[in-house]
Amino acid sequence: MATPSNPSSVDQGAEGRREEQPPEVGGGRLVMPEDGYEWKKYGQKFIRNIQMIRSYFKCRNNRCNAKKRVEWIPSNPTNNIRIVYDGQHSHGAPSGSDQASSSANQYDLGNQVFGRSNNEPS
DNA sequence: AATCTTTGACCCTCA
DNA sequence: GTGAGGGTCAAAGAT
Repeated sequence: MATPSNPSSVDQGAEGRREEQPPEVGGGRLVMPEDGYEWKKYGQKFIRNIQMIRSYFKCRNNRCNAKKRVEWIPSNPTNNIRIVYDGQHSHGAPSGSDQASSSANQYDLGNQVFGRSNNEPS
């Protein structure tokens, strides 16, 4: 458009932005709140503005332009996780779309912390 | 062998 | 016009 300054209305072009905050995550390990959909991580960056680590996830379906981003504090991830959904799903959840029982993709966010000096074999 | 994950670098936008 | 930050893509490695 005529590049309106648009200082007030900041619409990033993303629709249906949702903010979800899980009540609590289990124990010392950080896992991804399953939504019943499949996500693929395509990036991770530490945001200085908020001093939080931000992970970028995209819906596995090409038909689905839904995106999801997870933010957490490197010092206190278990108690400060923030999940933000961007876009909408254009296809139903994968078979067995039962968040309650679908423990499909559990991303170990704890594994992505910068402090990982080395992997530890079990 | 296929699939998924991770990291780095690059790009773009805004101030 | 420049700088900084944020966001995305690609490739490689690992399982």
